[in-house]
Amino acid sequence: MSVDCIVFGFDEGKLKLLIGRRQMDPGRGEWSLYGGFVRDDEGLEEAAHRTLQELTGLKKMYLKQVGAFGAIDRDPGERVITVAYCALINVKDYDSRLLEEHQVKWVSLDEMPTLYSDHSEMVRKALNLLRRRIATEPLSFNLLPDLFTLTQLQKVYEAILGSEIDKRNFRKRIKAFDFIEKTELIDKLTSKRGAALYRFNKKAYGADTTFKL
Amino acid sequence: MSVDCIVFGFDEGKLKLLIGRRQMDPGRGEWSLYGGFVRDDEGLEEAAHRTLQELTGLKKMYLKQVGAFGAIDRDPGERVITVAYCALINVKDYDSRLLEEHQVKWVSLDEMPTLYSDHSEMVRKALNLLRRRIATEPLSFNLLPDLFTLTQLQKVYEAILGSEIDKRNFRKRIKAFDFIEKTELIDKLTSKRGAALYRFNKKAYGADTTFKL
DNA sequence: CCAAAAGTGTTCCGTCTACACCCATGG
DNA sequence: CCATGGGTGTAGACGGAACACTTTTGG
Repeated sequence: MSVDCIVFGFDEGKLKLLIGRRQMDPGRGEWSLYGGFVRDDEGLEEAAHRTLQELTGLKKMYLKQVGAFGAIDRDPGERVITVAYCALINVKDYDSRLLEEHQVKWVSLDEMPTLYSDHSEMVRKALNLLRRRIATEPLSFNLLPDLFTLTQLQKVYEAILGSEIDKRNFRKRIKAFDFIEKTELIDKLTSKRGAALYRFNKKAYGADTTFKL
Repeated sequence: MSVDCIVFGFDEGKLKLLIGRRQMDPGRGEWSLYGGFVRDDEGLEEAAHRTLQELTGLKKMYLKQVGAFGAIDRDPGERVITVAYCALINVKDYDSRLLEEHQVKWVSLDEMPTLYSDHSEMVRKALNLLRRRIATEPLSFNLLPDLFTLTQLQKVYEAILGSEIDKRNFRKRIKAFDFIEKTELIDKLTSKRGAALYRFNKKAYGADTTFKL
């Protein structure tokens, strides 16, 4: 019984996935998701959290179960049933030393190599789930820093949905949500003029229930 | 490792769930979902199909994974990780002798008793899944006979979504789908005037991809 | 001074919603 | 003949999509 983690990040305007070279037989050296076995004294989600902490150093992160995978021959060695979890993290929070230590790296989704066993299918499923949910749940903020510009936010949606969005329409919709708050801060890194930084207010969202892209 | 089945049916204008008295310890006698253990020589979905065939006698049915449940103490005895599957069946196909044999019965969702362990949560999750998907996938037909009236179809949507739908608007939308075909047959059981029977054309649907309520 | 990204409203069109009456028939 | 469920069209409201120019400033 194991867990496998589909870790999504967002960087350079693209959706990225964390994959590594498999460190054990069978399949040693193949590209694969990061995973681990479930201990007797922990639940499934707990195991996924522990595994992800091992990998990223982060304690809390957005995590969602993608599903269980249990084909008889999915692992050529012994029978392993695995539960896939999808995590969304902010790439900047990631300790880059850990990348080498764990032999993992970020790849763009459109450059993803074939993965070990059924891992590619897990990624497909996770991406489908993400695409479905992004329109009705405030997931995008997990992929961004606490403070972000509207352009960054829009790029996240575009990367996940795979289509371009009209800037004015997008901003109009965002302004309608009071839980996305404009701050006084200005980001001058990406543009000469400077862009207002926004923040997602979790508490304000809790009260409010409706959300639609 | 086990599978548990959330079996939905539709009868008397209501969404029904198949539950039974648990036949083994711990929890013997409590209301629970029907489940079974996963054998070494079968995949997860295969196990769910086998379990459901045992229960209903049906070989093929709509089946969808709801998720894995693996809290440490979810089973008071030994540790059991289970994968929940949601099945949609036509109540009329069900052999009612099997009801007694397996000690199961249909209950309306609004009269559902508290179920064993985390089974109530599984039902909640399955219902959520169903509500989300019913709008974009042609699931409702699995709950009806091959031939059905538009009123029946509408009742299925109303039962699942929990809200009333305007008859004229509903029928307008249905007519826009060419994979829902009107037949020459008339159902005279439920009304004096008689209602046209319709059929879901799976092949016509395959070609067509879009579906929106 | 110019390149590069930020910011801002209006119009149009299609879609969803609300709504009420006649039809056919079995009992 | 009447009670019961089947079947039909339109108008008005609303929301989503298309669309272009001005602003700021670093280099």
